[in-house]
Amino acid sequence: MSNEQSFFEQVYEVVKVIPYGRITTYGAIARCLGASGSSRMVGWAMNGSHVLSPPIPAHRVVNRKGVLTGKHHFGSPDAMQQLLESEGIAVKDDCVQDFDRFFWDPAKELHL
DNA sequence: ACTTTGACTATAA
DNA sequence: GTTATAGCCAAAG
Repeated sequence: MSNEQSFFEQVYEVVKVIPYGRITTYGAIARCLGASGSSRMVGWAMNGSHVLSPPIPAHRVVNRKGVLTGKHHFGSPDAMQQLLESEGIAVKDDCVQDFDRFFWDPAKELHL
């Protein structure tokens, strides 16, 4: 079996394991994959997340400031915020409130 | 094989 | 406090 998953697939795996009501950052995911600094690649990987089956909870991934930077990539610009609020995460002005409280670090929770 | 990009992050002005 | 720029790296064109 080939475990040669591309960087994108590795990102998908991490995002898929994000627990309900939790969020993480692009840098944290990249860092968890040993590619700290490739935070942009994480976001770009999400660019193809909508073609996955099933799609990954990209709405749980925000930038380092807790800002919904990629909300425009969803079906609707408010879809991301609606999803986060639906999970109990307060979002105000495209920014996650208590971001540090909902932050989920894959490098710590994940046993890689 | 080269250029451009991109849902980031950090620092400088 | 806000805006600009640089550094970063892998995939798509």
